Formats: sequence, C-alpha cells, structure tokens
Amino acid sequence: MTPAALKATKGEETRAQILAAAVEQASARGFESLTIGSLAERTGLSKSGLFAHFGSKLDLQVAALDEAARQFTEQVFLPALKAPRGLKRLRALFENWITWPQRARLPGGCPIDAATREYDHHPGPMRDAVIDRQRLLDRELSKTVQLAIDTGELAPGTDPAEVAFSILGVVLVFYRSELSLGTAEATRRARTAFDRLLQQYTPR
Amino acid sequence: MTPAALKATKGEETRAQILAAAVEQASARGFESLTIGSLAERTGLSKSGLFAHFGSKLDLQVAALDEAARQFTEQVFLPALKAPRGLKRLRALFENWITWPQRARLPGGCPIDAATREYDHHPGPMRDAVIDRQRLLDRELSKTVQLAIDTGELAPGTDPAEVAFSILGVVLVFYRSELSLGTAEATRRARTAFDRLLQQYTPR
DNA sequence: GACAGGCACGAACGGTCGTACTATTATGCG
DNA sequence: CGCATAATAGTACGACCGTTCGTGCCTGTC
Repeated sequence: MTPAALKATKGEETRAQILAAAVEQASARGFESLTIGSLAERTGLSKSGLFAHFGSKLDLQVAALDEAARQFTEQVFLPALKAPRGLKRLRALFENWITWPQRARLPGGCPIDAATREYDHHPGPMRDAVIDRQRLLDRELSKTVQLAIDTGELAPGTDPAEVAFSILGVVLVFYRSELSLGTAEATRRARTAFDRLLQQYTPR
Repeated sequence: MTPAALKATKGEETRAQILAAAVEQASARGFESLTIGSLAERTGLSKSGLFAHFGSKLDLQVAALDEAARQFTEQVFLPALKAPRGLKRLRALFENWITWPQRARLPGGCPIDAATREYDHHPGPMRDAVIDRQRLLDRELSKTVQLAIDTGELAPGTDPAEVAFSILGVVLVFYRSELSLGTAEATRRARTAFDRLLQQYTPR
C-alpha cells in the first residue's frame, strides 16, 4: 500500500522484523546466541514459522550479519559522504562510528565487532563473511584517509593504511572502555586520541 | 613428589589440566563454548567426573577466566618487571602482550579479549570478573606509563591514563588485524603505531 | 465458488545441554 | 596391610537445541 514499500510482501516484512531483532540480540549476546527458539519468542512467531524464513540456523546468522553490515553502511558510512572530502569527512566517519550503537539502539555495542571476535578463529561461512567485511572496511577507511592526503590536510607521504590501522584501534578501545569508563568519559578519551593521532600526520 | 608441587594432590592436578584445556578452548571459541561435555571429552574424563571438580558450569567459567588472567600476569606482566622502569619496561610489556597468544599456544588469541566482548553487556559474575580485570589492567598500565614520565622519558604533564588508553587501542587492533593482515604485517603495523604514539609524548 | 500459493502453526524427532543422584575405583595415611 | 576419604564413573532427569513434517489459515485469481 505505501508507495515506498510497493514490493514488500507479508513474508519479506516478517523476515525484516526477524532480522532486526536478530541484529539487536547479536549486538548484546553475540551471533552464537541467535537460537531459533529465542528469536521466535522475541518476534511472537512459532519456531517452525520463523525457521521457514531461513533454510538453516547458519543462513539465519549470515543474514543477520549482512543486515548488521547494511545498517552500518547506511548509518555510518553513507552519511559521512555528505561531508566534504578530506579531514571533515574523516571526522564525520569517526563520529558516526562511535555514536552508532547508541543511535541505532544497539545496547550491546557494535554487532560487527562482536561477530569479528566470535568467528575470527572459527572456519566457516561466518568467518569468511566477517573477514570480507573487515577487509572492505579497511579499504574504505584507507580511501577516506587518502582523500585527506590529497587535499593536503594530511602530510604527503603519509601511509593511509597506517592511519586507518590506528583509527580502528581508537574505535576498538572506545567500544571496550565504554563500560568500564562510562560513555561520556570513553567518548572524551576517544576524541582526544583521534585528534592527537591526526595531528601527528598534519603537515607543519 | 616433585618439590615444586608438594601439596598438589591428584585432584588438584586434574583440575589444573581441565583449566588449561578450558583456557585453550575459550581462546578459540569463547567462554560460552565451555560445555561440560566437550571439556570432558577433551580431558578424557566423564562428564560427571569433570563436573565434580566445579560446583556448576558458571564456577567452571569463572575459574577458567581466573586461570587465563593468572597466565597473563605470569607471562606478560611479571616478566616486564625485569626491565628497568620507564620506556624500556613499557616496551617490554607491549612486546610481551602482543606475542603472548602465540607463545602460550593460544591459537584463538587473547582469551581475556574474548571474555570482555562476551560479557561486556551481560550482567552476572562473569561480567563482574571481566570488568574487575579490565580496571586492574588499566591501573597497572597507567602506572607503568607514569614511571616513564617519572624517569623523564615521557614529557611531564602527560596524562598516563590517556597514553594507556591509546596503547590498549593498538593492542586491540593488533589482535583484530592479525587474521586479515597476517601476524607479520600486523606486528609491524602495531610496532609502528606504538612507536609513533610514544613519540608524541616524548619531550622535545 | 473453486482453486492455488504464500505463510504460519503444532507436534515430534534425535541430540546435547547442565545437573542430580548413586556406585565404584583410586589414593594416601596409620 | 586396612581403611577412610578423595576422585571418578554411571545413570537418569528435564530443558532446550535445530530440524522435519503435516496441516490449516489467509489472500488473490480464474
């Protein structure tokens, strides 16, 4: 009926709701916690009814990871593209990144962070998907850094991958410290670390 | 019999073996994967025989976390104390830290890293233990940084907690990048990031 | 009004989970 | 040695796991 969702059949809508719940749960308790039963209860479906939307539990997990990545792209990466290329865009990306879990109502923190740790050393489709995402992220982050070099805001000769590596470090320690330091304090520290990091690479 | 383990009864020995296996498994698949059955098979005990060593699964998990922390202290922190206080000790600590999983034959990476992500947002004894460990680590790391300020190797007025925060970030991104970049490349990048970080705070 | 498809349901399966209980074996001390 | 006790095995339980299967409700089409 609604013009924006012309092709959304009933089934697709239900599937989307399931995946939304799945991402939320994965954020809090990890992708391994995505059991058919618990998700069925959460969404008000029967186990078999929910199961029918995916061929297997593994497919469900992969779909949930894809959905999480989609949300990340949509809410973190794409909005940053509105900022002018260079440092401003890099800063916007960083800000979107560390505020994403709160904005997206993912109380358990970044689900992709969770997935990475869960499947890093666990061969299978989930690990493959996780590594792909990680490499993609690295590449996009490096590109964003490169643009800041091109604009002259970062020193020429700067290794974009090196900067991307360190930025990811700041994001990870932010996520980790949020609980022990509190969000406000962790945010403050993360911004300071980010600023000092960039300052290192700015031309004098 | 052995003079070093005078008071080690049979049961304590078995318990130690169980915990060693548990830490190894937790490193690879997380503490939530520590099931009675799988550990019993791993150690050649029966389910009930293994279970008798701990009152519950939760106790087993907590004991495994304690054991992992003990190993970390023993193999990462204490050896660094042999280095003279200041930058040398800080560097030794960092080096021990990022090489620990390999040296300790923990193919799944740092088990405490795993535990932190698993229980960050999951109230209960495991989370309490994890947060305690994290705060303890922060404190010890900050102290080590402070010593490098005292020796004049880092600039006076440096905030030790700020430096500790960033160092932890480098360690985390190292762990994460090990798989996608390979250990050699990740180690190289981590060392570079660590050096540049310290350089920021060295008196000119 | 008959029919077809998409969707969800309930019941049941073999399996593993954590955890009680009881029984059996191993150990270490006098 | 003999015996108390510690250590392990055996068995059974209810709960939940992922999955399969048969069934019925809706909705839209001829």
